[in-house]
Amino acid sequence: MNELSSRYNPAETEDKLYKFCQDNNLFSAKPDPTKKPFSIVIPPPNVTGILHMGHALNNTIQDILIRYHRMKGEESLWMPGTDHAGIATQNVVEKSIAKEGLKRQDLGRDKFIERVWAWREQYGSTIIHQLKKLGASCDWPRTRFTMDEEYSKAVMEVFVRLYEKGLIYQGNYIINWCPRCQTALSDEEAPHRELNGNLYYLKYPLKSEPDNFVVVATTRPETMLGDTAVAVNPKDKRYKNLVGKTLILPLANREIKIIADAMVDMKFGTGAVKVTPAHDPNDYALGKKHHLDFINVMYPDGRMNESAGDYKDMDRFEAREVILEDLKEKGLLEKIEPHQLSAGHCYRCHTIIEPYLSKQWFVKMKPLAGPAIEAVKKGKIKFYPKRWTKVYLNWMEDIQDWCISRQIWWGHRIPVYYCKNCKDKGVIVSKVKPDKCPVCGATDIYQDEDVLDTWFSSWLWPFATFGWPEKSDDLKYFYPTSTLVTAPEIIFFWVARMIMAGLEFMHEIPFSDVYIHGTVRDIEGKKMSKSLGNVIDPLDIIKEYGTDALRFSLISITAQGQDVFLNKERFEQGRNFANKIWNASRFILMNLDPAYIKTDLCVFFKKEDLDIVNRWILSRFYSVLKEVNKDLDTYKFNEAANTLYTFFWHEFCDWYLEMIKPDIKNPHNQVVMYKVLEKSLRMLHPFMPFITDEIWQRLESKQESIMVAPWPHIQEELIDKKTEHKMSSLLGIVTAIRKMRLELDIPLQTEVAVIVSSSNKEIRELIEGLSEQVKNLAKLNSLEIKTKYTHIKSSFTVIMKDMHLTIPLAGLLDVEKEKEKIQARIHQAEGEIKAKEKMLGNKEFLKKAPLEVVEKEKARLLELGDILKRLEAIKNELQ
RNA sequence: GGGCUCAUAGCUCAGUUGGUUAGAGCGUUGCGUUGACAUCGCAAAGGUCAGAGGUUCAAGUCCUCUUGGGCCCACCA
Repeated sequence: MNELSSRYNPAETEDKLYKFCQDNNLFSAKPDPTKKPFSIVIPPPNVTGILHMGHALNNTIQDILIRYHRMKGEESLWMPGTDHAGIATQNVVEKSIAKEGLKRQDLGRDKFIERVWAWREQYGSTIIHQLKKLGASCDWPRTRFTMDEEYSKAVMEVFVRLYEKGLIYQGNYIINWCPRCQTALSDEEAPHRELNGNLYYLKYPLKSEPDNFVVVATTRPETMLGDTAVAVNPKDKRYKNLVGKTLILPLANREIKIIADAMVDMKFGTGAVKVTPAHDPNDYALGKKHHLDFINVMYPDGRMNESAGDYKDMDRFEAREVILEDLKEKGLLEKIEPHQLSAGHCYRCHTIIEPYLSKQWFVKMKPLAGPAIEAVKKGKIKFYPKRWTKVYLNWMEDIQDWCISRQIWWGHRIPVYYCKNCKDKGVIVSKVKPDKCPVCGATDIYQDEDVLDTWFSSWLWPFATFGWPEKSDDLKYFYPTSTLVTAPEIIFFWVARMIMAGLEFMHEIPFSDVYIHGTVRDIEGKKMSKSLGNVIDPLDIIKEYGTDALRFSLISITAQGQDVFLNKERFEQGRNFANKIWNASRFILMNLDPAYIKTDLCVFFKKEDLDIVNRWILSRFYSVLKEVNKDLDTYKFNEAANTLYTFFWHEFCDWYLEMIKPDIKNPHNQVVMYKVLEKSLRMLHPFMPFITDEIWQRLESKQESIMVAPWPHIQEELIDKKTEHKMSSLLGIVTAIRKMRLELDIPLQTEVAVIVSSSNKEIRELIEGLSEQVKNLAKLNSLEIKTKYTHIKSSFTVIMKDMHLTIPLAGLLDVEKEKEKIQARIHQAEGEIKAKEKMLGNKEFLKKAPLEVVEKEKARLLELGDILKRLEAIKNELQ
C-alpha cells in the first residue's frame, strides 16, 4: 500500500488517470443484451467552440449521470461529437482568410470549403481536448461530426423524405435577413432586442389636393421607397372619406392608394400606416391580401438598389439620413419622436436584421408538431424542472414553418437540382446528383446554391449518430437515449426539433428525460460572455484548483433549474473539499492494518456487537447513500453533492474519525473506517473522478480504476434511525460541554465532570457507555461525563473537582418562557399526530401513496410518540 | 400584451407532498498549530424568510394582492 503525499496535486494525477482510463477502454460501451442500456448524446458543441463555464456545467452533469449509471452496472454510453455550426464556422474562416487579404468570393465556393475543412482539421478538436480536461468519460472513438459523410447521408435522406411527404416547400416570404452574413435566418436565430430609435412622421400628399397630407409614422423611413399603399383602419373616422384615394409617394413620385384594413391599430402613431410589402412581414400580408406590388428597394448587403432611384448604393442607414434630409427640405417631415422599438438581431454578428422578401425553403411544422406535443403531454418525455414543459408546449402549439435554407457555403447543400434546359419548370429532389433531367433528358444539371440550416442536421443527432438510416445494432440498443442535458436557450432550436425528428423518422421518442440546467452568470447576474469581459475560464480554474474542485463547486451550487452565479472564490470550496478527502484518506491509510481491507463488512461482525459510534456512522452512511441515489435519480445534483459533502466532512471526519482516534487499532474501528471511506469514495467518484480514483488505486493496491467499481448497495439492516437520533443528541451534549468549558474558561487539563441525570435511562447509559470515547475527544481530554442530564439542553450541572456548579449555558433560563415553548411544541406534536393518524386511516391515501411514503409516515408517527413523551417529561421537570 | 422565475444571514445561495430548534459556503470576530488536514479545527456574532391579507392544530413552504429584480415569447408600423 502506498502512502499518500501530504498534499494532493491535481495537475500531476489528472492527465495520468485520464490516459489510464482511455488506454483501458473504460469509456467505451457496446450493445450488451445482458445489461440495461443507458445512453446520453452530448449536445454537440460548435467546432469553433472553446470551453466556457456553460459547457463545464453541462458536461459535468452528463458525466455524473454517465459515471453513476456505469457504476450501477448499466451499459452506459456517452456519445460525443461536434456541430459544424454553419454561420459561426464560416465567419471564423472568413476572418482567417481576411488576414491574407482574401474574401470567400475570391476563393470561390470549392476552394473556400476546402479551407473550412483545413481549418476544422487544425482547430476543430480544441473543444474535444478541453472536454477531456474536464474528465468527460465519452466514448471518444465514436466521435461524430454533423458534416461527416455518413451523417450527411442521414441529412439528405431526411430532406428527401420530408419533400416526398409534401412537408418541404419553397416559397417567397419575408424572412429575417442578415445583411452582413447575407443569409436568411430562422426566427429563433434573430432574437429581438430593445433599441432606442425614433418614430418619424412623414407627410404623403394627396394627388387630388397636393396641399393636403396623410401623415404616416415609421421607424424605418428608408423603406418608404418601397411603399405601395397606405393603410388605415376601416373604423377610423379620421380617414373614412380618404379610403380609395390616391397619394403621391414623395421622392419616388409614385402613386399609391389608401386602403382599409382591420389590422391597423388606430391608436398607434397617426392611425395611418405606410405599407411596404417587400420589407415587413405585416405589410407583406397586407400586400398579398390587397394585391399590392412588391417593391424590393435593397440589395442583399443592405445597400439601396436601383428601385431606390437616387439613393441607389447607399447603405440603408445612410439612406435613412439622406431621405430624412430631403423630406425635411420639401417640408414633408412633420416631426420626429424618440421611440423604443425592438428589432431582430443576427444571433451571430448582432447586425440588425432586415425583413427581406426572398425565396427560401421551408418545412411545414404543424404535422410534425402534433405527435411531439402528444409525447410530452402523455408524459413519455419529461422535463426537469417541470415548468419547461409549458414553455415547450406553448411554442409547439403555435409553431411556425421553419425556414431551412441559408445563403452561405459551409453546410449541407440542399439536395435540390435544376435542369438548365427546362429551367423553372420543376425541381429534382434527390439524395445524389442525377445524371440527367428526368423530364427532358438533358444533362446540364445544377444544384441549388443554398445550404441547410445547421439545426436541420442537429435535429437528427440522437439517431443519426448511431448510423441511421442503417438499422445498426447500436441504434437498436441505445435508441431511445435516456437523458438529454441541455440549456434552456435551445429548447426550441434543438430539443423540440429532436423530439419531432425522432417521432417522425424513428417512430419513437429520442429520449425520455430532458434535464434543463440554468445559465451560468457572473456574480452580478450578467451572462458570461467574452464581449463583457466577465468570463471565468474553466481551464484557468482547472489549472489553479483542479478539475475535481471545478466540478464539485459547480455542481454544489446548481440548484435544479436555477441560474448559476459564479465568482472565483466559489471554487475554493471544491478545492478544500478535495484536500479534506485527500487528508482523511491519508490518515486512514497511515493507521490501517491492510489485513482488514478484504474483510467483508457483514461477515466480520454482528451489528449488535458494534458500539454506538460505529453503528452510527454505518447508519449515516447508508442513509446518505439512499438520499444520494434519490437525488441523482431525480436530477438534484446539488443536493446529492451537498449531502455527500456534509457527511464526509462534518460527520465522518469531524466526528467519527476524531472519536475513534484513541482506539483506532480496534478491529471494529479498522473495518468500519475503511469500509466507509472506500464506499464514500465510490459515491464521490461521479462528482470528483480524479482524486477518488487516485486514492482508490492506492487503497486497493490494484491496477483498476474506481470507475469500474460497483456503486454501493444499500444495506437497509444497517440503517438505524434511532441510533442516528441518539447520536445526534449526544453530539449536541458534547458540543454544549465544549461551549461550557470555554465560557468557564476551564483550562484544557482541568478535570471536569458533568453530572448527568435523566429520566431517559437510555440516554444516560449511552453517555456513560461512551464516556471512554468522549473523554478522548480532541481538546476534551480530561472530561468525564458521569450522570446528570436534563432534557433542557441549555442547562447543565457541572462539577469541577468537588465543587458543584450549576450553570445555565445560554444565559439564565426563563422558566415561564420555557414552559410556553414546551407547551407550544406539545400542541404542535399532538396536532401532527392527529393529522398523521387521520392520514394513515385514510384508505384513499393508502391506496394511492407509494409504500415508501406510507412507511415514512408510520415511522414519523412513532417518532412523534417519543417526542411527545419527552416533551411531557420536560414539562414536568419544569414544574 | 402573454408566460415563466426570483426576493431567506454582510455576500452568494440551499431548504424535497406544509411538521422537531430555518441551513451551507464565503466574509467578520475570538480561541487553538505537540504527527491526516491552517486548503485545518473549535466556537461567536449575524434572520420580523420582501410587504399585506387568507387557509390550517401548524406556513419560509399553499392561495390572493402589493412592491421590486431577472428571463422568455409576441406581427405595435
